[in-house]
Amino acid sequence: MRYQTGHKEATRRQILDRAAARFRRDGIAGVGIKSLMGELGLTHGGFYAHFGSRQDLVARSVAKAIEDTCKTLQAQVAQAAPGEGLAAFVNAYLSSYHRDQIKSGCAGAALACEISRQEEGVRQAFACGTDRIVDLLGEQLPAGGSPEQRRDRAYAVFGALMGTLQLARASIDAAASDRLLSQGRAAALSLARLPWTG
Amino acid sequence: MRYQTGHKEATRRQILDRAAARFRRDGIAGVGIKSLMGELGLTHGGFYAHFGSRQDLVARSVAKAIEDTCKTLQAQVAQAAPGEGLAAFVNAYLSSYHRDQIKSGCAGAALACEISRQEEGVRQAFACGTDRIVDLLGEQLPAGGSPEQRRDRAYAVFGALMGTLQLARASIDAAASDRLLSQGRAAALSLARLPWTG
DNA sequence: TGTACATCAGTGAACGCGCGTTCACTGATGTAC
DNA sequence: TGTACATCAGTGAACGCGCGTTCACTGATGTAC
Repeated sequence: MRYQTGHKEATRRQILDRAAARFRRDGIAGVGIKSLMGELGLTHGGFYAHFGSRQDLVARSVAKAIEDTCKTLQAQVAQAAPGEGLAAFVNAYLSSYHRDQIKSGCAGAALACEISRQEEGVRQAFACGTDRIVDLLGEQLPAGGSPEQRRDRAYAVFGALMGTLQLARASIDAAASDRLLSQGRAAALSLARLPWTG
Repeated sequence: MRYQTGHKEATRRQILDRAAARFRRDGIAGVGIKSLMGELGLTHGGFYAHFGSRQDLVARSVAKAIEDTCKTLQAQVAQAAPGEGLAAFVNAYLSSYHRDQIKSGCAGAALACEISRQEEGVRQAFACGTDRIVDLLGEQLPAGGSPEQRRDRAYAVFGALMGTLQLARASIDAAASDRLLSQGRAAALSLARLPWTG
């Protein structure tokens, strides 16, 4: 054979990785197949040997992007000292690095507005990944509260992180954007550490 | 003249209103000029008598959308009983109506992900509108704190509202989405009512 | 009063372009004999 | 060892289509004389 064993699978993975990055950076509607394949030194025709359609790629890329997000956050938390998981999560999420690296960052913050316009499969993949991220965040919350309370709290904190990161990215004023991040970190921690009621 | 005085200006306003709604519902990349003009019973060629380019329309529509958002929220707050402005803001923002009516809803929640990809003019218009919304929200916060603290707090609350609304819109599970809203309202109020420090 | 002309919001064909998708083809390698 | 053929990841021309934009034109009305 012209190509080594696993070559095609490796190409497929490259396309998926690149698409997951590009969709986050340029939006789901902003990435064409020709441009995507071109970045990998390939021509557009070969795409259909790897994916059934562009829509198929979108669904798999969103799933991949949100899975990667989850893994990255898991790694951040794992590196933290005991009891510092929450701060590690929040600081990593609302960091200037995360703000500036959209293409490798949280798929939620990069794509949330577009997800509600996507078909069932994409939304399902997104919801599934979000659930895992929120579970991870829930585990970092202070002890106490019922499972439902912890889950609700984790969703609220995640929503706050996502919204704040988007505002920081949209900002045209660098100082204001930095301030949004630092104040957002403080607010998210306060919210996460509110006493459990009931 | 074939058309009454003000006819052209009225058409222009209709295009702008429709565009502001469509961009929110379908995304900035998801609205074509032909489709937009067609909805108003016009043909695409006439568009350029009203706007210099599609990009020009985008900038003006985003500005319009965020201004409308600001006015709507102002009206919600104005209707509230004294001291209930904060609750009115939060309840209106994280309502099932707002979740379901993207096209007339907050431009931030509908477009934030796309704003960071837009050119300077669009981002400036967005930032300006967001500032006004956050000012309004800041006025509803409990008394106390420095102007900077109040502003920071208002931004954090607004980020939380925006992120939570996006999560509620992305959700495929109606009950989970409703729960996100109600828990998000409680969380936003808690965050807004945190004691002022320092 | 009627005729000729000016006005101008809107029309729709045409432009070049890029899109997603298809498909006959290429060409380097492995296998059969 | 050499020759013929199979394999298959990737190529690139071609398809129909919709995009943003331009521009000569339409046709209802107002104005001039």
